[in-house]
Amino acid sequence: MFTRETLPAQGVRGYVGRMETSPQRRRDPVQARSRARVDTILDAADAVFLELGFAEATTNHVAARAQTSIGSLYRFFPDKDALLVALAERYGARMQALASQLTPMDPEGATLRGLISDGIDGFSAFLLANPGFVTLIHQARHPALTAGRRAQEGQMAALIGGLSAKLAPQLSAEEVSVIGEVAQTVLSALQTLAHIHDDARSREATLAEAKLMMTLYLSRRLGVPEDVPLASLGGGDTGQRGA
Amino acid sequence: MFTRETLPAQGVRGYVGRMETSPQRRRDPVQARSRARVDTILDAADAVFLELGFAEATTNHVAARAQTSIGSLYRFFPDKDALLVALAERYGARMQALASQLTPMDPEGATLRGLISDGIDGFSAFLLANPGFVTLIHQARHPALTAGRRAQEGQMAALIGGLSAKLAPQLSAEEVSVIGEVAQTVLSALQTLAHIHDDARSREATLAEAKLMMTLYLSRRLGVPEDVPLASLGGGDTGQRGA
DNA sequence: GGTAAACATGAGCAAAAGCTCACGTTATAA
DNA sequence: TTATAACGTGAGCTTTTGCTCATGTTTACC
Repeated sequence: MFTRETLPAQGVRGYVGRMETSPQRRRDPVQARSRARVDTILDAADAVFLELGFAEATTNHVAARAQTSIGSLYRFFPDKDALLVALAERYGARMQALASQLTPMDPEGATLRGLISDGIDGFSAFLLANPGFVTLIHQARHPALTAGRRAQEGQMAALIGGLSAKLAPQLSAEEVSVIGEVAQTVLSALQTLAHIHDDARSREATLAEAKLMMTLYLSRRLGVPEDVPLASLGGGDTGQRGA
Repeated sequence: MFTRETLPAQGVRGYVGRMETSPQRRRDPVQARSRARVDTILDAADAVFLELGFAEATTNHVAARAQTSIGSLYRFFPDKDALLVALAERYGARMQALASQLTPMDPEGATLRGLISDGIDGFSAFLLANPGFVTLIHQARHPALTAGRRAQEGQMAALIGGLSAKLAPQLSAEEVSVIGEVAQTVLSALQTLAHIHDDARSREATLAEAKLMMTLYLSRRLGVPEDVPLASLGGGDTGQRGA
């Protein structure tokens, strides 16, 4: 006979109802085998949530799609919500990578319009490659996500807020915050709208409107002309030349 | 003994699984008593969906909140989705009333900025009085709603599209459609954002940004100045003077 | 007032979904 | 080689939830 595995300290008690506590992994994978399995499960969850929506999807669906047993799923994810949280974390990392990738080489040579256009195109390409992310955005209000959301979706707002603060130092912190929130909301909504359409033509048409709207708004709100290289403006420093 | 009620023609068969067909009322109420009950149930559904979200809410929750029996609920609503559909219809009617109320007395005397400001304020007041509507908007992608959605949420898009076509007759039908869709999406998203905040101050701050953004966008896109009375423009006819 | 419909009730059924656990397999380390 | 821990499995248990239906009450109409 073999020894029974000692359960992790964090109170996995008998079955007394839904677990309402920490939606974390029940047990972190340590071998390469299981690490790959966790990734496979997340991929499956992503696909299933996209197809059925989070509410309709079941853990058994996900396990089946991942070609693994339901027991393996529950070994690493305490409940269905944990799948959502883990997915959000994974997308958060990808978003971070996208953000740094979209930071232009020569920010001072770029115009406001150019920055916005590149940003929207970049995010659109990201959505095209990660269709499940739209589903995740749609679930942003899920209670399990409220904690991690700041680090994920608010990232875009922070990026825009940072840009705003640099280009328009006269704005108060509160104004900057509102502008970032508003811009992030509009971008998210219009990207979602754009990617509802399957054909590239109407998607591009919607994205063009998004670019126009954001350019007009930020130009006015930050007091920055649309088509003038940011370097030639007297305002603030737009690049991080130092450390 | 009393005669068993003859079941309505539309196939209410034995219990062979979930009903996947028409999410309509199983039986329309004919007496005042039951008509009031249907309203009470809808009010309860509205409140419960707002509190728990549609996915988490159960029909038993709704019945309990309405202080009625689960049987009565199912007498008038074939399934949970039907509650959502009925709610959407009820809000659709209210939205229609709002739309006609927001149609200004003197459209030609108004400026573009004024029209937008009044529209946003009016819709904001509507959301304040109907907090459940936000939840409904969030469920807009629910399969059961796709049919009725056009008549409900698209109403705003149609309104804006109509305005666009009048003020800028040079635009193609497709352009008008995109503009309406985009404007409606942005307005909906920003109103939702505004009403997440409980305090009136930050709500107003967000709405001010929404007004600015919409004014800039529509002004540029339609080629109409922001602060000039629409009557003084050479363009199209802005009022329906005739029948 | 009598009768037939409409209306109302709630215990409880059937299915679905979340999740467990006893058992079996693979990797690791001594 | 062998002991131990990590990993993997899936039948099936428990709970939830959508929904029914046998029974009882109110309203409408003659």
